[in-house]
Amino acid sequence: MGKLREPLKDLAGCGLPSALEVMGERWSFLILRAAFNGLVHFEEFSSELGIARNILSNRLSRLVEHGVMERTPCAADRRKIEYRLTPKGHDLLPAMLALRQWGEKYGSSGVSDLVLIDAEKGEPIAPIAIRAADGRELGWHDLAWQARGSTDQDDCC
Amino acid sequence: MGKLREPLKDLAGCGLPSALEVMGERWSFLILRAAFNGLVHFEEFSSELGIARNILSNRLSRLVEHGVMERTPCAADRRKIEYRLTPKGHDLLPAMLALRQWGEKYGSSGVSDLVLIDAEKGEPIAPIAIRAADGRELGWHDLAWQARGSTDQDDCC
DNA sequence: AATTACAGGTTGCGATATGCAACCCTTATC
DNA sequence: GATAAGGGTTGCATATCGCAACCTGTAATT
Repeated sequence: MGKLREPLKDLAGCGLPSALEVMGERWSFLILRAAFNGLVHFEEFSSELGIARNILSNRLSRLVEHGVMERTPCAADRRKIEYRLTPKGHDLLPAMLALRQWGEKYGSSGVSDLVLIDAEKGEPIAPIAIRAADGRELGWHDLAWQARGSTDQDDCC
Repeated sequence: MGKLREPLKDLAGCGLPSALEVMGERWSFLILRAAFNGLVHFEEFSSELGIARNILSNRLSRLVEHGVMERTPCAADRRKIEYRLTPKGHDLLPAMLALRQWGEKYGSSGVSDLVLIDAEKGEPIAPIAIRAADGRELGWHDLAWQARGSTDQDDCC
């Protein structure tokens, strides 16, 4: 059984607060989902999500500020602007899918009739899980904290 | 290359909104993190997170309502109440870690000096990733949507 | 038994964030 | 030049957040 407690009480040493600073606001994840689905224009997000325009404007700016999306005026029609995911944005896919799978597992809305499949083999993907380096699936009790570069287990607080 | 677009525009068929309904508010994930770290009492959450008491009260009630945490009066000292994660709550760990790993990868705060390790082997865990049934790691472009129980690829919108 | 302290809240009030509708500015299209 | 489309901004009403003070029921102290 792993050491349950994360020794440091401060939130500073944890990536969660910085992740939430970007993605923790209402609509951020839904905008992300829409972007993954290929939406790029302000009006698309607006009509698709039903989000208020001022909030959408605010969120898009924020996502761009934080490097999750990229804002590029469209060369062909200079009224149009394209919002696209950056690599940093693409890296949110596991987190989004994990959240989504959880929501689907427990959500009130009946299971979606769509499944994500591995396009190469045509089989549904595995549920997102915590895995050891060798691929074994791990639960919370299989985990422990370790100081980086150390071999010693901490035993703090 | 996968079919990029998720055909249905409605959010109903997607677990993300229902997940966000529970976990999408400010503090929800930080409370979850604290709970994973073994905190159980109101005052612990309050002092640890620095969250306002009324909001904490509200969030805990909400998490209990949604079955993520469980509220049990303490038999030994009946002033005390224990808030513990349910199995549904424990199932949020992959999502939380994915978010956290993302925040640590890109966050402004320097990398934490703590690493999660597989307690059995003592090695750091693998980054949370999307995997095929056979364990291959997949990116967004390796994915496609498929109607449940069908072999046919949809090609909508 | 009375007093104090502790755990877990609730209440009021000001500060933010959100949602809605209307308006604005720039760039196409006719 | 008139009109419309895309991408916003502005004003105002409402909901949520954060802080401090207060309340309630249960130990612990005297």
